[in-house]
Amino acid sequence: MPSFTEENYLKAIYHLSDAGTKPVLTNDLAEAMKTKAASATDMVKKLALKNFLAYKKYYGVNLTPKGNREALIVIRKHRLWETFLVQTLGFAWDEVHEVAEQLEHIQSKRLIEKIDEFLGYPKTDPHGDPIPDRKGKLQEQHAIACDQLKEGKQAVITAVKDSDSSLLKLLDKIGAKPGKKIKVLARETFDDSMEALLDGHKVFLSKEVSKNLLVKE
Amino acid sequence: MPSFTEENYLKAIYHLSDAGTKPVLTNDLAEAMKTKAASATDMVKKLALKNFLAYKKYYGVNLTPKGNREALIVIRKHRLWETFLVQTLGFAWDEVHEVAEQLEHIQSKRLIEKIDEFLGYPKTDPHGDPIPDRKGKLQEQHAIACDQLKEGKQAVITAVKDSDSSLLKLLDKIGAKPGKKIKVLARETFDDSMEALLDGHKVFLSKEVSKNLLVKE
DNA sequence: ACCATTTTTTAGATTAGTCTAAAAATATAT
DNA sequence: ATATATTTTTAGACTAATCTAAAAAATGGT
Repeated sequence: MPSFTEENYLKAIYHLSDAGTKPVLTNDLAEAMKTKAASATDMVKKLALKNFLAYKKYYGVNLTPKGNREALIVIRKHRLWETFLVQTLGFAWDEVHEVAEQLEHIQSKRLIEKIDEFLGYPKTDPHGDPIPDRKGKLQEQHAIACDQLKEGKQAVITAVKDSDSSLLKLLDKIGAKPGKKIKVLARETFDDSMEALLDGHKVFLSKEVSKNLLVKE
Repeated sequence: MPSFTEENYLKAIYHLSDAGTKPVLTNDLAEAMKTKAASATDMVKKLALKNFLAYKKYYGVNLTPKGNREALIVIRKHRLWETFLVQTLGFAWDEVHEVAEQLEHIQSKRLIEKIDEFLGYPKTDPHGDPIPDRKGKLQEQHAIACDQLKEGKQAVITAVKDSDSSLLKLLDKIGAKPGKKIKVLARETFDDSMEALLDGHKVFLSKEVSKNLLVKE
């Protein structure tokens, strides 16, 4: 069993590698973990020794199948707990991340299966992110970031990339959440912002916001 | 905020001191924490420095009001999570202790208040132990161990002292749980066992079992 | 191709919690 | 009351995860 800290590193590597598609650099990993490059190197060496990572000095790391599975199990727990907090306990979607960061490390297969069952086997969490199954298999998303959407195109919001609370509060304000329809009306080349139609209302989306909004045409 | 380990020490000291009524000896604490006396001494010194404990060398420790409050808050979380696991997720009462040992350390006031609300503000956990309120105040129990009960006396089971899974399974088998009526029929002086009437059935209780069964006349 | 910059790794130290072995204090037994 | 046994504390060492500072490797510009 990986330690609390090891689990957090594996999860960060999974996210930084875009679901395992590219190697993760030491500095990026250190930044994501809010630590120093030297510490990241140490941990990477340890995780490589335990066969969670393929590590080549100076060239970054990749998750092994074992590491990938482990990361996805932690992500499954995180997303199930977030769903529980919002659906069952009535938390707002911008309040759940920190608590789920703790709950995801509870070691009990039985507990997470019971929570899954209690929630009725949800497919996505409150942010629209897919929940891996108990084997660590992930449903493909086929979504694109909203800033890639062509003008005049209609699409459905499927997920929000970042779990930052200030972003989620902003999205709440304009009524953007998974399931809502969105249509790009106009774009500004100056700052890459856009005007869009969301639920019949005109809204302005900055580049930062539209990049974090995943949609499906 | 005390660390994970510090919280476990405080909880152990609370239980070993019989709710703060007597000092706790280093060896007993070490045994309860499954560690060595030297480690217990180190931790006790640290907790005393942080004003959770009153410590006099070679004479054991007592919880300060601050330490008592902290211990009761951990115990509150433990018992609320146990109640949640049994009532909401359908765990058996002998399965919840280990998981609750982990969940009790989640740091989120909001979360535990929401769980409390969701459960309808229960007064006791599945083992009959009282749940401290959010200030760390505990309802008095006024219960005696079943082995103190006089022959012929009728009483109601209020709680089970130990959370050991094999004890709880045994109690399940004979149908002993909080709320059930019990009457002492006869005692054996040889082994301090007893025969009792439980829900219309005759049952035999060893000294070990009857000591762990709390009743109210 | 070489020098400067950036990134990564190594070396050595630090903290929390633990350990073993030895010393010190307390308790017990005659 | 004094020796013996028990309990507790101290001293010094270990592991996991971190840090700073310095060394080593890779990258980029001309």
